[in-house]
Amino acid sequence: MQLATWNVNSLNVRLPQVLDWLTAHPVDVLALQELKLSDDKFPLQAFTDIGYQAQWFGQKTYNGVALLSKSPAEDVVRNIPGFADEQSRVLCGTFDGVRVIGAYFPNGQEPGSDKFAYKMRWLDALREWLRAELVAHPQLVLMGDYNITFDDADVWDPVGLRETIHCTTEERNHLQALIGLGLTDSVRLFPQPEKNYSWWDYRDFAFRRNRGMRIDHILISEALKARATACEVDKLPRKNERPSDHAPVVLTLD
DNA sequence: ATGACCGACACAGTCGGA
Repeated sequence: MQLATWNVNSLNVRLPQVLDWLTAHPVDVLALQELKLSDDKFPLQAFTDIGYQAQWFGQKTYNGVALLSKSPAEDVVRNIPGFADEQSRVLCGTFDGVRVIGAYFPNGQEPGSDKFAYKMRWLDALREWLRAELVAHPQLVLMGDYNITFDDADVWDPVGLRETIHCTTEERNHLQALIGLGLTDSVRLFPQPEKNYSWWDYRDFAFRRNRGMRIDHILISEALKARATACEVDKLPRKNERPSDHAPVVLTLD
């Protein structure tokens, strides 16, 4: 079984690339973030044409998430139960017995801002929901654009970006609290290239210079950790014309 | 230091992204 996550930065623009990628990498579940389209604009037919089913939770202009899958989704949940949210950020379903949560974590913009405070509240709510979800579903994966780096190894310029957004101690403590629930960063289970990032700024030739951050993650429960055989970032789509600024991350399970 | 680049919305310039 293979699972993947990809922030596509507009599904309108990136649909051909998503279709190409899925054809070349027929994963069982692909979580998408930043659809930037309303539900009535979701291109369902394009995915059914290549053998995929879909769940989607869109929003005009901003946010929006989807789960594309070979098998049908069961027990679908939209956003974090009990956390009132105008923004479409979380989509959850069970696929072949695996509880899959696709999430687009808030950006936070700048420490001290209202958006940062929302990010912290959102992270609190996510953690408390996950705590219960893990009891009900031992085989669980949380994947998406976390907008948080684990540590300086995830940052191209840790000195220059010290305590800036995605790199603050407060955000990293929240990420460690998810680890504290019994989740594991699947990328770091396996040997990786040096400076292994998942996002690069569009500006200043950042991809060519590998000036990036690893902010897209796949966290897995103990039961899934026992099944994990590989996890890697696929940088190839970032080399396309009109690429997303994020690259897909792919997890392989036995 | 600032802006760079991109997408949406709208059709200019602003906002949000990260």
